[in-house]
Amino acid sequence: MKLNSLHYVLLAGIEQEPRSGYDLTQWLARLGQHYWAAEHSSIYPALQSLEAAGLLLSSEESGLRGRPRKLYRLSSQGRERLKCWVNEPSGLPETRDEQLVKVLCFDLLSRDEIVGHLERIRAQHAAKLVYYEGVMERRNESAAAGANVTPERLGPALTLRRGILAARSYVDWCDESLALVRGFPSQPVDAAG
Amino acid sequence: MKLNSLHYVLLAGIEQEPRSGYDLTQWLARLGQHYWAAEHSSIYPALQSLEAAGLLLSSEESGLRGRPRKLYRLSSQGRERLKCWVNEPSGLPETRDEQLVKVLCFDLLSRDEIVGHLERIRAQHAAKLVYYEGVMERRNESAAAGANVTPERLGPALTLRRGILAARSYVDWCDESLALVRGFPSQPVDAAG
DNA sequence: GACAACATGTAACCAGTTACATGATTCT
DNA sequence: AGAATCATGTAACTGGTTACATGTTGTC
Repeated sequence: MKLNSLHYVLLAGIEQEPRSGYDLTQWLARLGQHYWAAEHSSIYPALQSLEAAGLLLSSEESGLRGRPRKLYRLSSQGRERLKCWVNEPSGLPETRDEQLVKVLCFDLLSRDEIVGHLERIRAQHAAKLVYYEGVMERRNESAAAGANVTPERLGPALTLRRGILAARSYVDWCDESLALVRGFPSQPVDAAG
Repeated sequence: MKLNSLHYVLLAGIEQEPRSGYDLTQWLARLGQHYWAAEHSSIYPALQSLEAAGLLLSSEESGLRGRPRKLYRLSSQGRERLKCWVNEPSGLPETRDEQLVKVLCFDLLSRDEIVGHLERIRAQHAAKLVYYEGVMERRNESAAAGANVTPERLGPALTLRRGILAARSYVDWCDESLALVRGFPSQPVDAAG
């Protein structure tokens, strides 16, 4: 069976710990937005095909609350496939940033409108930064608390760190741009011949 | 007619200067990868529908070389639609970063394999950084050279600057991660119980 | 004459979203 | 009884890619 990127994302999530479709959905929404986004409606069918291909094993867990959940774990084949894929090189990230397309058109707006936009963009990325930093702080605390908890693994630590640096970089760009634009006169000036 | 994001990307590109489908393809590939990627096969049909909707006007230009090109410019309606869209808020960027998914699985690899990966990732982003910095330098030079060239517009300057900061941030993360991983022993250590 | 660069387009396919649909358990 | 949360799934649609297809002009 031919696997696409989403399949590998799910194998990667399950490799960290056995997870259900619901868990994977939450995990991606909370910690994966800066490298992979997916809705539950694409996740469930993908899990089914991974199980059919023998790369995942599932077990019904009658959860404490809500309806029983299907908990997936990797089969040895699944782990092999994942490991093999991880060792291949990949291309550059692909980003769809509608906000930046609008930035490209800032010359159509007034200075005040531009400032408004940049402030809103800054707030969004700053919120993400605060969130990620909170996650990292909590992880560091529980790691320091004792060796009884699973020791922090390298992969999740690096990707979280990447999320923090990415958000910080975006906030910095907003600040720099705001400083530039605020130095402009209030109304756009026509090119004085 | 209902427009999607790609339509607005194209309107934005054409607003900067009249462009053909080929121009837009090149422009996005060279300067737009960090906020919007698109193949020519999605661009040409989108241009056709924009023209049919009266948002673009086209003229046949018998180019100096190659077959004649269809040069598009904005109609007043097109400009209106674009301006209106630009002033609406957008959501956060969406990124698909297969490399980071692999980073997530670094615990499956040996230290040397991890170092190899990080060095390759670093090289890719460093190359992009050098390229963008070159573009910016050339722009600054021609801006300084004389007022005969069109004065640099805010939008393109800010998006290019964003590309530089994004690439730099990724390179920094690679360096930080490499420093961390190089501090580890050569073979992964089992948890000493 | 072959190849590279310029230039535009179509068709088949794939991956994803939005919206729809269902069901269990707990809390108020 | 109703709402919130947990949990899983399907169907219709959208937006995109890969591969196919074509034609011109200039260069080796």
